[in-house]
Amino acid sequence: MSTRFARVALDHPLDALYDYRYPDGWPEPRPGMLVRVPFGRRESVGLIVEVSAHSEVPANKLRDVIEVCASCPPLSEKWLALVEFAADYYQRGLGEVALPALPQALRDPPRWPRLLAPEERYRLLPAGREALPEALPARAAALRRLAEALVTAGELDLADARALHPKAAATLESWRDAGWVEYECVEFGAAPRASGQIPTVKNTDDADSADLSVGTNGNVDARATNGANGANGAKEPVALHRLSDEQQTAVEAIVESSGFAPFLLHGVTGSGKTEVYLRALAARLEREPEAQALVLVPEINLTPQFEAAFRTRFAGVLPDGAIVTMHSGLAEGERARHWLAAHTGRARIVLGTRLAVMASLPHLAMIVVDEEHDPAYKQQEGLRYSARDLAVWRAKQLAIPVVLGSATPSLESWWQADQGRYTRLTLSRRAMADAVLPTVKLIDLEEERRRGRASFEGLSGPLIAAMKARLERGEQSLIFLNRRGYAPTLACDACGWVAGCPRCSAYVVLHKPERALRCHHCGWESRIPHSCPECGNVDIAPMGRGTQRIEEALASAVPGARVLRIDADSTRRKGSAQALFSDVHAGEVDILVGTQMVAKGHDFQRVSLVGVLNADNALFSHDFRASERLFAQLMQVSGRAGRAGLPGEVLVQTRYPRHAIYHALARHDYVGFANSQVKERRDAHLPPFVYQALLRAEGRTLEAALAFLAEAAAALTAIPAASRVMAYDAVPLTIVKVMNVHRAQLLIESQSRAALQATLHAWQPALRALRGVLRWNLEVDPLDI
DNA sequence: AAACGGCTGGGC
DNA sequence: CCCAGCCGTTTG
Repeated sequence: MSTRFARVALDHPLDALYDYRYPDGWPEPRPGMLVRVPFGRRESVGLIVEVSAHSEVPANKLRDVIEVCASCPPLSEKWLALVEFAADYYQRGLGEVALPALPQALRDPPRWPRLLAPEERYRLLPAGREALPEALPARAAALRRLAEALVTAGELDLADARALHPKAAATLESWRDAGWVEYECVEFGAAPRASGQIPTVKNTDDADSADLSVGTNGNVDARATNGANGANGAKEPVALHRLSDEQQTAVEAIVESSGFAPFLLHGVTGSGKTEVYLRALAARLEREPEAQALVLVPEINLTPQFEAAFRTRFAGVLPDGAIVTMHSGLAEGERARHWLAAHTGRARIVLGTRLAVMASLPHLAMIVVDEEHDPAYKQQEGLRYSARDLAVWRAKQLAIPVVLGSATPSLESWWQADQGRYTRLTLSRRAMADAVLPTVKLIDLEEERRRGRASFEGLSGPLIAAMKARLERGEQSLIFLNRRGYAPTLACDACGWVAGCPRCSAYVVLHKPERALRCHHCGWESRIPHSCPECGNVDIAPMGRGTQRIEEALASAVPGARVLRIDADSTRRKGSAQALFSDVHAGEVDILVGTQMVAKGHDFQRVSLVGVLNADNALFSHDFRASERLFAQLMQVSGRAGRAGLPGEVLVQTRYPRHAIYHALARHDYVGFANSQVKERRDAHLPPFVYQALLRAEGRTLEAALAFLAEAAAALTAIPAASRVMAYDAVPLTIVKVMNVHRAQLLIESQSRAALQATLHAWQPALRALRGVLRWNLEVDPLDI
């Protein structure tokens, strides 16, 4: 047999494939296989993209593949086409896109033989949780690492344990003898244990009896999962309410679609979009016994809620282990197992955040993107992809339905629906019989002040009164303020000094619990000074208000209320967000204060009042997407009120009560708002009516960054396709300096996506030839400009 | 990206 | 004359 050559993509910013001799007698080489190859003086893991009988590379340069990953089925042609598209569209090397999309275990050759092997793990027992922290000598660092990992995660994979401590196996066995841990060995693909409070309904025997005939025949099917709970009678049966006509229509449209079928499911908050997803998925997954579905949610905090709903609904219908999650919060071992479950077809539903859009799903039959407008779907570093856009691309590639759901669709998707490219499905009413949309009232802060009405720490009289009324009725209030920390600045009255970050061109934020000034851009921290470092004045004062300050103010403004703050600071520790949210659900909280983290998707049953502070900031932003984002955010947070039949009320404090955004909000008029925005965008030649890309440069000085961009702009003139592309002047970013690096950007745009793409492809080599700048990157379809 | 090699210039 | 630091090249 003549030698064959593997053309391999490597995780380097090199837009080239490398040829290697593939040894005879090994498993048949195929595209999609992972290989270990020599690369220069190093070794690297790469992905076979092509197999060929010839190579253009001179024989003396060719080297052999060192090892092939034979235990894991190769990635499919379709998956390779996906990463090729993403690499091409977002202007990156193929390997740079493909390899980071894989779990770490696949990029680690020592772990290859055991990828699909049974998993051995140790689970911490209550006795161990008590005893372990005390029992270890302080100097035994490796032992302590092991114990810490075990206490944090509750369980530990033997392979992971070995990485922490060379004699992990023996140590864990001795802990097992002591009754601190238990051992279990799980076949690959067997049921993962549910974590946290996620209700699992274990019932494989009963699977046949479950009625999953959903969707097309009225509401008789509405009790689908109840039957499945039979053997486990202790579990509460899931009460499936009747679908509304609108929901029914939506489900039917999705279920009966064929081929590539993009849907924009526009449903007001609380209208039961999740129910539509569940029914459509159920119908599809039942019809095709191998079919897989991908469900994307914008942020990690929403996965437990969705996972619970999906597990409950599909209990007994899909086998255990058929639903897996995929997000950055998973431990490495878990991530690999879930990924492999999807890749081998064992997982039928993958539920995850944007990174899950890259999952290998050989039998993918339907995609759902919940809250499709959410900016979190756009990756903001590395490969700056839009998970929503890639989801639509995948659906098109595979000729399957994709459902984009939102109460406030992105203008991009709305416009697609306007043009008839997406099918619009509308849910205009709340699903629960007695739930209506909340009333929205504007509190005019100017008028409050003019009339001399009492307010306290930025909380107006009417808002405080409304919270007190909720407290008396035993209902919950939610205060939304998109600014974390205690106060956004610390300033000196006497000389005008404002505390700034030494490394960034930004003010530092006062954090009271940590007693620190902190830069939200680079993480720099310092103690809070007692006097002004410029003039010595001791009366320096926090200016403005963040969530911490409001939390503090609420304690005295609404006496007796149990106040909980949820923001990036209070949820820093892994799993703590989950714990805080369950406190809210359990009714252990009267007033919830939070940033956008509390605005998204959560189904708070007892919240009947939403207060919005400080929304005005975004009204006069220079970013043309600011009003779209603000409106979506306000609609989302308003939607937290009155979901379970309590009459909901939203109070928005503002200095501009006549602003069009607030009027649209008060009327719950997304459609009117969106249509006027679309018109504005069209008139102003903004997306979605033009396609944009952004070249960002970072330099030691702003001048260096701007000079680079100027040269880059000059290089455009040599590119033919650029005649249909318009380049703006290079400008410094709003926050010019971060971590002592100066940043500037150059926006280019075109009416033609093809012309923009062609320009970018031709531009890259020219950019690489330029120098004198630390770093640069290209972003296609940027959200923040 | 990362490692290597060739060149330059400061220090002894 | 030596070697650190910079830059450009190579990696199959």
